[in-house]
Amino acid sequence: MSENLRTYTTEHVDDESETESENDEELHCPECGGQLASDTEHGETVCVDCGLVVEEDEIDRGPEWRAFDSKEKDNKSRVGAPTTNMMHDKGLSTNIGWQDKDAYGKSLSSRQREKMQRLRTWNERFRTRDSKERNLKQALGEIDRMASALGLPDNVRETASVIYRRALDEDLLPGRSIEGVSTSSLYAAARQAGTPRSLDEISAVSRVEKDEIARTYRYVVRELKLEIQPADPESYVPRFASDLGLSDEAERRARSLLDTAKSQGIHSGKSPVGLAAAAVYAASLLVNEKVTQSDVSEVANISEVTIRNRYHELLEAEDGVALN
DNA sequence: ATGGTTTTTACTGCGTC
DNA sequence: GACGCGGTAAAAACCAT
Repeated sequence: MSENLRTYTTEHVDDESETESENDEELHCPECGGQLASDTEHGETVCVDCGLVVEEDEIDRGPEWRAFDSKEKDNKSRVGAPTTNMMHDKGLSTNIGWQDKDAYGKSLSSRQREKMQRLRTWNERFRTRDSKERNLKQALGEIDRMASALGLPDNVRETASVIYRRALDEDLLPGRSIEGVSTSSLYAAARQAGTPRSLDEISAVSRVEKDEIARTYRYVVRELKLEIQPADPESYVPRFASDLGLSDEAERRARSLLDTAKSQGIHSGKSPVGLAAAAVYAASLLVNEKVTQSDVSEVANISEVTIRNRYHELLEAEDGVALN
């Protein structure tokens, strides 16, 4: 399940020179006797010679320079990459000056000027292309991490990354955090795929506050003209039911309650989660597998009051249909 | 910002184990 | 007495305008 948590790496290309210097522990590979190196980025200890992963540990910390509070975020990520070995150019890329002067300060000939202009264009192209790549990698890693924390399937991650890519292409990023946008993409993707997660659940695994996610989400949806219907209450049912250990029968009842409610138009404007929770509760009563309201409210993250209100409405709707 | 709607919070009373 | 449940009023959150 947590296979893909490790996609965080930024490219380690050009500087082989200083990599292996810091670990002086005299450990050797059980396979080939080669030297071991700890790869802190992945939380692994690997053999330099044969690549055997000797110790694979614990916590995936993500890129270690990421910010954990907003101040830090401003210091670090907001302004772009910190200088780090994790990036192939240490975050320092070159620009070609705009003055048409040579190294001695003399003006260039017109032919030279044209040439420099072309170079500038291409340099810029490559540079931004590559910063987008890095940005993307970062975001996809983040999406992956959150998706697995929420138990969302691969296809959701796929859609999330597609959405993110589009956001990136449309230049929606400036002024917004990568975290925020990737979280929103995931949220949107989950809803589109019919396996919605509530904002609360999402924000629990994201490094971003709920408000920001909501804001960014709205923005992204609007700009990208994604059409996302309000979540279908039924899509929450299986999850709640299984969290509560209810039978399939109960689950079916819950569904049918929701169906009749929908046909009566009871559901519009109400929170889908609340409806689902109420249906599950009502169903548990109907099939004699009683669970308490507070149990339901806990797994659904909804207040008991809301469950009460909704489930009355659901039962009324059901009765109304039965009489006709 | 505003107003209307929904959800939450906090509190109370009732019946049952 | 604790627990599950129901109801209510006021506060808070949410959403469209």
